[in-house]
Amino acid sequence: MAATPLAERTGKMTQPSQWLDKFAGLQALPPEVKAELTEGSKIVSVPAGTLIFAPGQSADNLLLLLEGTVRVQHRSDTGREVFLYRVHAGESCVLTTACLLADEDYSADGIAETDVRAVAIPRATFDALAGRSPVFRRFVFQAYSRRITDLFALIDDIVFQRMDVRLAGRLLELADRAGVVRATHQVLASELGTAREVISRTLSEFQRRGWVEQSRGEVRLVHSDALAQMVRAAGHP
Amino acid sequence: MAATPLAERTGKMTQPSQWLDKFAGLQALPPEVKAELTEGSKIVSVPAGTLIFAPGQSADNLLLLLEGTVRVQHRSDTGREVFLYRVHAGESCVLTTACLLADEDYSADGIAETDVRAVAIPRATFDALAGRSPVFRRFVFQAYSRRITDLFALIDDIVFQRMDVRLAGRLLELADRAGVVRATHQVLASELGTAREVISRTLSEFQRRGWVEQSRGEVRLVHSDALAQMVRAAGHP
DNA sequence: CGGGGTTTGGTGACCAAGTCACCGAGCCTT
DNA sequence: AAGGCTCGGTGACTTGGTCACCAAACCCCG
Repeated sequence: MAATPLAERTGKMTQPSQWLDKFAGLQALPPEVKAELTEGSKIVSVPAGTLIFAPGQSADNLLLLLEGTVRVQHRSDTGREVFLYRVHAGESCVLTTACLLADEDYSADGIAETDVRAVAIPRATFDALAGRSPVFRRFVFQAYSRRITDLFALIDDIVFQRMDVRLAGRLLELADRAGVVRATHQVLASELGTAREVISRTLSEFQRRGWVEQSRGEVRLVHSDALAQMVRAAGHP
Repeated sequence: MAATPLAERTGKMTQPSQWLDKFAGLQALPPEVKAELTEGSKIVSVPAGTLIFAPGQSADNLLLLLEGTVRVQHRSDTGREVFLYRVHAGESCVLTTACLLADEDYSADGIAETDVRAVAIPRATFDALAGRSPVFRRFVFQAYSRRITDLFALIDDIVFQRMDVRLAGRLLELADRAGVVRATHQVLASELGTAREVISRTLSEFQRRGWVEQSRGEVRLVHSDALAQMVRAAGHP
C-alpha cells in the first residue's frame, strides 16, 4: 500500500466495515450503526512530524489510529515539555473527545511520530453515535478508562521510581526487533521528563556494565535480560 | 443540619430541582430530563473518613458533590500513595464515570475528607441520560476535560516545580480564613508526593523567614503575601 | 575535499530533593 | 506517673537536576 501523504478520501470504502476490525470494542455495534460510522467518517493520512492537535485549537475530530504512532505531550506554562503517552495503532486519541463535546481547547500537543493513517470521526457523527449507541459509548469510556489508568501509572512512576529503572523500561519499549533504539539522549530525556545529562550518565553506567552499546543517535541493547530484570525487581520491592 | 451518617433517602424531594442549581452545566437541561435525573438518583450522606470508592470494586454511581470534599489518591504497586486531586462541592467525581460505563475497576481511592452530601446517579440513569440528552453529555465531558487539564498541570508541577513553591501554594489552598492549616507534616508530604523530612525542612525555612509559625498539627500563615509572591514568581519565570 | 556550523554527547561542580537511621518532645491512656 | 503513641527535628548520604563548558561526529556547501 503506497503512502499517500495528507491525502483524504471519503469514507465510502468498497468494504465499509474493514477498518472496524481493528477496534475490538466496535465489533458489537449493530450493522446500521457501523454503516453510519463509516459513512460519517473519513480516513486521513498525515506524514511523520505533523502536529495533529495543539492547545488553543479546539479539536473537531476524534481520531482512531490505523497505522503509526502519535506522541502526546504537554507544554507547561514555563515552556518545557512533558511526554504524556503514546497512541498506537488500534487505539483512539480519546482525550480529545472530552474537548470535542465540551467545546474546550485541548491542553496537550499531538505529534505524528511516523506516517499515520487514521479514521477521523467529526464532531457531529461522534455526538450522534454517542446518543444512539450504548456500545459506542462503552467503547469511548473504555478508552478513557485505560488512558486515565496509564496517566496514574505515569504519575507514580515519576514520583517513586528511580531514573535508571525508568530508562531501562523505556529502552525496552522503544527497541526494535534487533534491540536497537534510535533516539538521541535528548529525546530519551524528554520522554522521561528529565535532563539530558542524567540520561547520558545513566547510559554510561549501563554501558560500563555491558548492558548496552552506544553510538551517535542510537543505543543497542546487548543484554536486554539485565534491563528487564532491573525493571522487574523494582516493580515488587 | 444534623449529621445522618450513611443515611440514604430517595430522590423524591419536595423541590425536585433544588440541587440542580449547584451545577451550572445542568441548568440547560429540558424540564423532563431534569425530572428524570432527580427521580432516578438519590442523595447520600457519608461521614468524614469514609472510603467512597477504591480499586477492585467497580463504581456503580456517579457522584455529584453537594457539600464537603473528597480526596482522590492512587495507591501504587509499591504500596505508596500519591495525592491526585480534590473534588469540591459543585463538582463531580467524574473519573468514576469512565469505569461506570466501561465496567472497569476504578484505579484510585476516594476518601471523604469531611462529612459529605452528594447526589448519586446510578449506572442505569446515567446511561439513559447520556443517551437521551446532549446537554448532559456535554456536562460530563466538560467535567472530564477540566479534570484532565488538572492532571496535566499536576504532572508538570511534579516534574518542573520546586518543592518550596509547591508547598507554599498548597498551604495557601489549605488555609482557613484565619490563615491556619490543620495538617501534620506527614499529610502535607503525601499531598505533594514527597517525604516528611522535606516538608519539615522547608517549613523550618519558611519559619526562619517569618512567613509561618508552627505548632503540633498546624501551620499558621503569618505572612501569606510572601508565600503568594513566591508562587507568582515561579509561575512566570 | 576541506572548513565552518550544528548536533550530539561527556564532564565536573554544585544544589535540590529523597532516603535512612535515630532521637526527643508532646500527647494520650490507664 | 508510666508507657506507648504520634509528631517533628537532624545529620549523613545518595540520587537527580542545573549550569557551564568542551569535544567529537555529522552536515552542508563552496
